[in-house]
Amino acid sequence: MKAKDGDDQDARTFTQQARRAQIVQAAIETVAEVGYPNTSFSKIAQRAGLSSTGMISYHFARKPELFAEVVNTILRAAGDITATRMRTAATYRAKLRAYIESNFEFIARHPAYTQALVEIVTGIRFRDTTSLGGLEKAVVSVDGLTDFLSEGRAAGEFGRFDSFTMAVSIRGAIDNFLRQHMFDGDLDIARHGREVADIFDLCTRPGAGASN
Amino acid sequence: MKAKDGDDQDARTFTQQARRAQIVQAAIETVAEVGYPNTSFSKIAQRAGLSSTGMISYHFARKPELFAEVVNTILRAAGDITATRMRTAATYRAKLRAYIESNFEFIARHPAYTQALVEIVTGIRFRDTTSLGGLEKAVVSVDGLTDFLSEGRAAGEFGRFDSFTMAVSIRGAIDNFLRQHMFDGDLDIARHGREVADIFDLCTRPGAGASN
Amino acid sequence: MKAKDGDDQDARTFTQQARRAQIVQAAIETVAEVGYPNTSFSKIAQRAGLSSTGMISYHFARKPELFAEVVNTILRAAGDITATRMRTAATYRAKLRAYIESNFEFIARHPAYTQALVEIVTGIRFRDTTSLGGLEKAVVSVDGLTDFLSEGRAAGEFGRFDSFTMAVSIRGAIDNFLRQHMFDGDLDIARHGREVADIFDLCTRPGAGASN
Amino acid sequence: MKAKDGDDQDARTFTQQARRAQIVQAAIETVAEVGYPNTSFSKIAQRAGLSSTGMISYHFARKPELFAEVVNTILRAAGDITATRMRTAATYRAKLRAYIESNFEFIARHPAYTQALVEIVTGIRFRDTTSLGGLEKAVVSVDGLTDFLSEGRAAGEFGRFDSFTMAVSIRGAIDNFLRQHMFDGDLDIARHGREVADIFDLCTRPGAGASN
DNA sequence: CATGAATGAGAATTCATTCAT
DNA sequence: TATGAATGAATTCTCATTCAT
Repeated sequence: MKAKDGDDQDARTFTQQARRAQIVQAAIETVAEVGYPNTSFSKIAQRAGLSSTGMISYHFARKPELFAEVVNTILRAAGDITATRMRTAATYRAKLRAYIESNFEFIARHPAYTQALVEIVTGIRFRDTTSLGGLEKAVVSVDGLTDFLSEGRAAGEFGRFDSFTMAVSIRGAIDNFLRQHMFDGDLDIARHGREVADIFDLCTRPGAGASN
Repeated sequence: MKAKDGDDQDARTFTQQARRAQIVQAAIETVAEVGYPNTSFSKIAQRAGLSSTGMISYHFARKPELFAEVVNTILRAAGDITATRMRTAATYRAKLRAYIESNFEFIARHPAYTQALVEIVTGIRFRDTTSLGGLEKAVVSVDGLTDFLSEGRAAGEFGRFDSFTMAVSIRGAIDNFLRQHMFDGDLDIARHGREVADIFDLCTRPGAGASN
Repeated sequence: MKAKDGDDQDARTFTQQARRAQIVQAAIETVAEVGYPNTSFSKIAQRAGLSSTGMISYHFARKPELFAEVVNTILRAAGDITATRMRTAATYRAKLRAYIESNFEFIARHPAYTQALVEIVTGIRFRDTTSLGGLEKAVVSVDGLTDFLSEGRAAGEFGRFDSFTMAVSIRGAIDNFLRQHMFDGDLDIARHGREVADIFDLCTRPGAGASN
Repeated sequence: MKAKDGDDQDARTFTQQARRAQIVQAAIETVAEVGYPNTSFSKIAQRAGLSSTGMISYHFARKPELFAEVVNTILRAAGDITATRMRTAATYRAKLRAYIESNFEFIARHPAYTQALVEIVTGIRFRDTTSLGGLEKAVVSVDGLTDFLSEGRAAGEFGRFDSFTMAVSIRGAIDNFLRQHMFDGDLDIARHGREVADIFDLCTRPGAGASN
């Protein structure tokens, strides 16, 4: 939610944004299908029905710019679902459950997005200079979740634990389900979402503390 | 043109394995340094001190075969540490803690292996026909951990939870620390290992139910 | 689709010529800055403040047509200075000095034109079918200078020499100073102009002849 | 078949250099035919009978490296002729004549080299960072000629003139004949060589001053 | 076994030009 | 006229793989 978005929107025409969206969509699907390392402009162009890769270069100055938008698009979609569900929850404990379960909901509703994200997040070299320009940091970041847990602990709703460690664990548990889901599409995602929420509900209970 | 079968066979096998190990080692380091998508045969050959990429093709029929061995090597190294530490633990609860902490120990001791694994695991397309041939399944698999948790529950040491869900969560928490570590090398790995062990020690306690 | 021929013709011609001049000017500056091989329509359009390269294609049927006008423009500018200076000189000898020195004056006053010309003259393939259509001949031509020298010799002001050879030498000396100037901008152009004029004043003296 | 390291080194170098020479030769011919800006790897490869441009990249790390060798090759060939002819001349005046005439001899004997050099010299952007790496300086340089003229003047064989200015003029006269020759192949090169030598023999005479 | 030359496909990107609006 | 989207060929360069020696 950057103010810079507004400028971007002004600068680009409607047609341009439509094309960009189309390309981004094709890129997501391609990554989801063949994997990030195997995703080339020509495959994306083919899927998008473009006549040449030049069309992609026309709309995106460079490869990282395209994938930055891809990641942005995915994160925005995921963030929308999560934020909405969390807002309607009253307590921190309920919000945590909403966070976890809505992430699983996103997996179920946007499998291609999910797959693409997993591919890109770790497929892109983290310290790569030609990379997403800080965006990969946003992807891996658990800052928001960490802060949320800290707030909840300050409010007395959670037990004793290190917020960062817990945040990494929660996020990792969710992401690992993405991967499992990529293998075994038969997983009951909603059920597993509830179970994971149960697990972390359990170990964040007030009174329960890291006893060592 | 083989001259003598007996001796030659052994000698060749030995030499071959030495070369293969050398190449695999160079591949791991290369992947850890420049990332999987940027890893090429020529970079590996260069690091291995080979004069030609043909040498790699000679020892590994195809690119996936090399990376299969790479992943195998890493998993074996990780498994060695984990298995040893678990064996010395008496109870299931202690074994679980040993499993988690020894995984963090592996991260600390073999950072290159760790990075390479993370890169490859998701960098390689899972359903790719030209892929690792089932090996990627081994990488993502939590079967062993799931079985272990089920046994522990049967033995009455753990509480009520779905073994698979818990296994995925544990494994995911660990793996996410790998990723975080790739960003922020200053993490106190041993401490976080203990904390993660604390977290899952807490929510696997007997008496604690997932039914909240 | 022309509506009214008379007025429209004039109006269009004027506007067109203004645009063409603008584009030509931008092309000259671009060539001078980045070199002929690196000069693209988009760079020219950008410098000219045009929103699209289509604008260039609209005004110039093909790339060579644009560069033909570029060269024409430069030669005209150079010719203006040279012709004016020569006209005010009384004798052939003075005119020759005026020719040489005014060429250096042009270098000093229009460095971009100078650079662009050097770039284009030899950058463009002479026998190229997609080329300037005879214009490159004009650039390299020393016909005018040759004729001038012949006239001067007929008038008895010059010594014995082959007019064409001398013309090529004089022109070459001047052009080579352009190149040197592109490397070393610190050259005292006016001084070198005088010195070159001295040199050729010396060897065109009447009485002095090729004695071998 | 390794005999001694030295031999191997030489053998390998020899093979490589043979290919490199072949590619350089094809590059020279291509530049001479279609011009520097129109010279692409694929055209060179085609002329050299290579199956792909990859072969060129295999032998030359980058495009500028190839053209550096091209220029080097040409300059070496020209330098060989010139140096030999100058050595056999006794006086500075005779050496100057030898220099000029041998340059024309080179034009006659290696027309493709000549054309290619003219193309590259000015076709390449002088201040281009991706350029020949200082080699273009060598091409344009008149340092050697300047020094030679200074020595000759110190020895009392030449008259009063600025050595640098004279060097630039001589070199420019020669180079301009290259260009003229590219247009009109019917020029009598040897004759023009003698005439140019006459011209500069005249204006470098001792006693003759630049002070007109 | 090892080398390194060779191959051809494929990568991203830029280009001049066309065309509908 | 002017715009900007679209096209498709061309660019340099990298890649995994093959093969003769």
